[in-house]
Amino acid sequence: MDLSNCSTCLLKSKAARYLLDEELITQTQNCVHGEFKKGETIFKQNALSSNIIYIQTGLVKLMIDGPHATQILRLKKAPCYLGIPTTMGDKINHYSAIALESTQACFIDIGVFRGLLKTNPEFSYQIIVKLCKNELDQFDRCVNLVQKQIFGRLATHLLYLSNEIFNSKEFIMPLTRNEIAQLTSTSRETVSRLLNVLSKEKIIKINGKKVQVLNYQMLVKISEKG
DNA sequence: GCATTAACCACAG
DNA sequence: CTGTGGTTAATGC
Repeated sequence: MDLSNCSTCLLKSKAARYLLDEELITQTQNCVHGEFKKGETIFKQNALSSNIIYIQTGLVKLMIDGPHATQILRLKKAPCYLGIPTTMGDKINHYSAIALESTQACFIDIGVFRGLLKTNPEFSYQIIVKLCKNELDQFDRCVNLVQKQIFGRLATHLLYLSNEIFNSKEFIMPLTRNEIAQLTSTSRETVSRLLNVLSKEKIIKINGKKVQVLNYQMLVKISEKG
């Protein structure tokens, strides 16, 4: 499959399915396809950005270097757009994007993307809906981080990985302990300890990178009670 | 006071 | 990169 031709790409975004043939051709002509290995940076905080990035396959972390520590803002799973807020909202990126696994991405020229938003209402509408959903997610994440204690925060994120990212009670943890800490806003040591506690309580099972949710109800309870 | 929570440090696999 | 133990500070009965 040719991933650099928008017209024939089978991994088109929901929004892009509303694009007309000639619009897809224009997009293809102003789009660069690239592949990123685990750990490679897709775009960087504080750098000038002139592209919207569409992720076809893979998993990405968005992170921001804060005044006190590095925060993982959220994970993003393909298919999705990256960098619409940071490219449209400012000249300079407010956060970085780094691949957590092998990732295929398309860099769409911002001028072309703007043009599509203006000429194709259905495309724009789909993009807005997506942006709104993202904002709601971020609000939820914000409250989760600010108001819950660490067990609650950790449980919520384990459920997020299980439900939203992998759709399975069993998955390979794509993050290091330190990255889990950056995601849940705590220390690496605390993550280690808490995962051990959850494991001893038979709520989850950990085998190296493999995580298995054993007592889903309990995990939900912990996540809710905080 | 005393208990709990969680960060920080150091050190060892 | 991880796990553990000791220490310490903040907060809440």
